[in-house]
Amino acid sequence: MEENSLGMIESELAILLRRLTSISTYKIGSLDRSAYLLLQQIAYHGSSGVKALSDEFRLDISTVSRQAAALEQKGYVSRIPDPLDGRAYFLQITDQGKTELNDNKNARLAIIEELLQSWSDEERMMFGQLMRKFNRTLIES
Amino acid sequence: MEENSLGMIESELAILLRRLTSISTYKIGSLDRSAYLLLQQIAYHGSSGVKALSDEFRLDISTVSRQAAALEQKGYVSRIPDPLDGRAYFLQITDQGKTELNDNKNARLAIIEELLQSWSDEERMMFGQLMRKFNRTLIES
DNA sequence: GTCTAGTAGTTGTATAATGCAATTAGATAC
DNA sequence: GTATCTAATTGCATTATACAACTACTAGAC
Repeated sequence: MEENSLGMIESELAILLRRLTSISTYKIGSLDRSAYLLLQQIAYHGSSGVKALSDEFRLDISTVSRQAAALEQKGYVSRIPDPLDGRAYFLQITDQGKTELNDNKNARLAIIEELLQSWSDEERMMFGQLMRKFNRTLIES
Repeated sequence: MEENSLGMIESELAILLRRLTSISTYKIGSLDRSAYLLLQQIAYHGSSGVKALSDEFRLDISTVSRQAAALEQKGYVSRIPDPLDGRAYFLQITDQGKTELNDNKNARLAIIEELLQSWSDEERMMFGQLMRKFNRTLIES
């Protein structure tokens, strides 16, 4: 095991990534991980183009383009042409998309709640905040 | 954004998974994520068979079998037949594997250190410990 | 205004990690 | 000893991804 905190973080991050991946791979509800993130981003941060989304998630534009097409095909997002740029458009979440996102979020929350049953409020708070801080750190890099 | 801690954890976990995946996908040093985890597990927890490793990481046996074959081919692990079971064997890390693992770990540590430059010792400790706790929770589920 | 360079998005192709199914060979139970 | 179970391998299909080529549009230089 690791003595120092950096070593521990490094090691636990690797394991976390491995375990989270295997959980979220066989998807939760009807939205896979990418679809869920995309929908969430659009829902919480407003409609957005493929380029912006691909930057946000550090994915290739082509990947996001396909994910967006899949979401559109399912009726969870719709495209609004960008009035200022004929090449671009905005992805906007539909009512159906909102419902789906909400259901999915609840399913995910239920899993987390179950997992963290025995955690104290303070531990939960700290964990959430430290992860948020870490995520912000990651995006700047 | 999320008000309550469970919501925050849920949300940040999804983002963390996304960002970590994209970092570790274009591999660090010469070991990809799976190879690194496998080597690490063998190095720190002693030699182990394919079955045990696949349980540990919740991967299909076939996946681990391929990863192990790749590591063996590179000379990072060797197989020791299980004297008690003719079907099974143990994977043991070689000296070359130890060197490789160590170099790789240092490269990863350097990245983490860079990212967490501005974090306090206490934050680092908390983050590491909470992740470890969460990882243990995950494996029991 | 027109030409050139740059950019948003799509689609084709390749790759890598994975799971599942079938198989082999050895172990265990009765 | 026969039937069942299990560790590992290998073949096959799927999925997420990146990269490259392409289209259509924009913006800047002149």
